[in-house]
Amino acid sequence: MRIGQLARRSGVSVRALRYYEEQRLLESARTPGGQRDYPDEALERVQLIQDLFAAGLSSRTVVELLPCVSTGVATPAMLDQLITERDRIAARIRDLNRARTKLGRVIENVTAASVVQD
Amino acid sequence: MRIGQLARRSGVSVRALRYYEEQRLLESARTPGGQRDYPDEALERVQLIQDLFAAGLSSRTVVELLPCVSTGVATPAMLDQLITERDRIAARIRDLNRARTKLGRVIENVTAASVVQD
DNA sequence: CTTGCACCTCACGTCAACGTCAGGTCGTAC
DNA sequence: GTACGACCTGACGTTGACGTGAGGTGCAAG
Repeated sequence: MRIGQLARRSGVSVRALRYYEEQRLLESARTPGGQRDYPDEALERVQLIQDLFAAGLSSRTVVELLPCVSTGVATPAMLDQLITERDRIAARIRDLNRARTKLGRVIENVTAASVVQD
Repeated sequence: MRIGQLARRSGVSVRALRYYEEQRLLESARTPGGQRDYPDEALERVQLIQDLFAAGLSSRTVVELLPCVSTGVATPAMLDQLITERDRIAARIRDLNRARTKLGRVIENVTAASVVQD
């Protein structure tokens, strides 16, 4: 599978895929002509990377954690980092819930005011 | 209240406070000598700004929404934007929950594997 | 009056995850 | 053999929320 097709299937840009390779997040075989050739599993890999990015992990963190995420084997240090990241995400979720609640109240306020105006 | 004290009380940097002013998120009176002088309400304001930033809103969005957040009065367009942002936050929370669950499973996996090794 | 910390205004630097452009190559269909 | 889209490698540009000096001023204390 070539890079354009992987890009379309995964929904990320060609540039992003090359960036992932540069960051050692994703490998590729090469055709004799030098073009990237991905196996089918690359699709899952890319989706996993996207999930971790979406969770706010940096590429440095992802490259450190990807091995144990895909193999299930981790050193104590990696386990620590996994837990740290999970807790960071949980904290972020709490922040977002606070903000959402706050915005929700503002919306109620505003809506109520406009109802009064009707 | 001067900028250093506001910074310490709110937990944001002096630079950030000046940046907020530059972005029209925060006003300040000036002493005859040209130094910023904040009223006590500035503290809540800064915390509100931080909450909205933490929720992933840009300073442009915040500057558009701050008036109705503090006054409770909004145009229909502002209400739309409020709802859009709230929904965006909700979607982000769903993403984060997915990622957290995923990491949680990885942690379980890894932990189980090490238990087996014991 | 001078020490010295807090404050001021530019204005360039940073960092991550790509976007974008230049200039050249691959591969396959005609 | 040529047309042409997909691909290649640099390498510079972008964006947001500040960080970080440089060089100068405000102000309360001794």
